Amino acid sequence: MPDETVAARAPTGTHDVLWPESARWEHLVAGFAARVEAAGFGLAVTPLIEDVRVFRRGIGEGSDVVGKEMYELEDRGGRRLALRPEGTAPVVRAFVQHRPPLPWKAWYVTPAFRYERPQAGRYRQHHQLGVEALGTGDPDLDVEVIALADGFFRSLGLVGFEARINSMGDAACRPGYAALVAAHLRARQDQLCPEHAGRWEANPLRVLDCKKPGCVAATEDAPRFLDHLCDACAAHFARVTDGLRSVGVPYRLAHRLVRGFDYYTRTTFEFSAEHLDAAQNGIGGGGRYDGLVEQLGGPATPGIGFGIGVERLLLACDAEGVFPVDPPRPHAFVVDVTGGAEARDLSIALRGAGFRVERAFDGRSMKAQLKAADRSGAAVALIVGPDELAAGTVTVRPLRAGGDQRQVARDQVAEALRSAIPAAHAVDGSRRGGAGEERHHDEELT
RNA sequence: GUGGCCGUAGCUCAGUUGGUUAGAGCGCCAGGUUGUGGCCCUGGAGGUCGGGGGUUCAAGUCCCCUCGGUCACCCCA
Repeated sequence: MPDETVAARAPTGTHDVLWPESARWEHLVAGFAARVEAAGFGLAVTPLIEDVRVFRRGIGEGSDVVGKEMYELEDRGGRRLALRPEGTAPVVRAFVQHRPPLPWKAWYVTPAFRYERPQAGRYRQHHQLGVEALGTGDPDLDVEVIALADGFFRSLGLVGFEARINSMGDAACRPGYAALVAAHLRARQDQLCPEHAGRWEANPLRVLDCKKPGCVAATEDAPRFLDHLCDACAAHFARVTDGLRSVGVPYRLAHRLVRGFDYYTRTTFEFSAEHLDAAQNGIGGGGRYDGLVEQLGGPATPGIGFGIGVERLLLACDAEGVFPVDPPRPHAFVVDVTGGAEARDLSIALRGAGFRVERAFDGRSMKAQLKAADRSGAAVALIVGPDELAAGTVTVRPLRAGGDQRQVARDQVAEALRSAIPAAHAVDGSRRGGAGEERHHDEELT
């Protein structure tokens, strides 16, 4: 049957973010940018598409994300490309390509694509905020990065979340530990869940992450990586936990925390929100990836980073009732019942002077325009009728605060506006959880 | 990818054992008030009943398929 109309609907698992919800996004990104830039991270914008090998080699052929969930495509030139399923590999690829001076610290905000069945807090296109720091293996950097995520969450007003950390060791100690776990599992094969019963040998550490009762029981008293780290990894981890305690970032050791990407080494961590359903409660995660740069063809360079899921973070905020939406409102709404030319000229002039100004179109009635002005949330209405037009004046009518309306000369409207706008209107974002820098109206005018 | 539940105006929903022109609230537009928003009153616009096929004299109501949403598993942000 022929499709006669375009399917006006976002593809499965994708979604639109429109006003006023998008105001939260703006604020979230601005707040994140302010915090990470204060810590020396600079914005990195890299292509949405990459050679598939960037992800295959970086994330790992065996991971679910690469094996089953990547959006892959071939362009007209026969190149094998993939839509990024995560944010780290592309940034590291850019690092390898450009070799900026070390240490190099970058942040990003990006869509990420994974072909999975959507459900609450899980999308085929979701969005991530993240940072990557390359060029130093100093454990103090691990502390900084974890503290950055923790501080960002707290800046939104979130309290019901927890940082769980673990160490994945390195090339020196991971094989030995994996062998220990494998030996442990071999004696308990019959307890494993159906999924892992047949494939625990390929990657024994994955079993630690399984939430099925059987696997949980089988691994309950499994050897812990923290007890089997090599001296260097153990010292690194100790420095990280010391640092977290010193700077006051609460954390919990998570012996079973095994992240899904192959590139992680040493410190790994996840932030989980307690008010979200257990299935999708991860609001952020990351870790150290000291071998990734080499994997992508660069010189041996340590690195660490994290990604935060925007949609899930917002869900967590909703669950706690924090980070409310408070979109910017117009300072003034021009009501013109003389044809619209006055509204046109006045609103454009006032915007040029730094005010947020709205107006109505299509020559609607004064009542309709004032109604629109009220709904817009504008602090004042600037009314131009035949009388004002003749007198060269504008009626300034407060809509939110008290006080009487008054007429002022056209060339004094800006001045009158300044004094007529209540503080609540003049400060952009003062009631939005404090995540962003606050832009004061007065500063915009200078 | 597997399974459960759901799909009626922009939104939230009602639609009696299948039976005349499919309803409400909110929102939107207009009027009541030929210069004044919020409250109130009146009226109006707006619906392929997700889509397709089938059963029937008759389908929003039943059946099949399909698309979409949602929840769980898997995995992750």
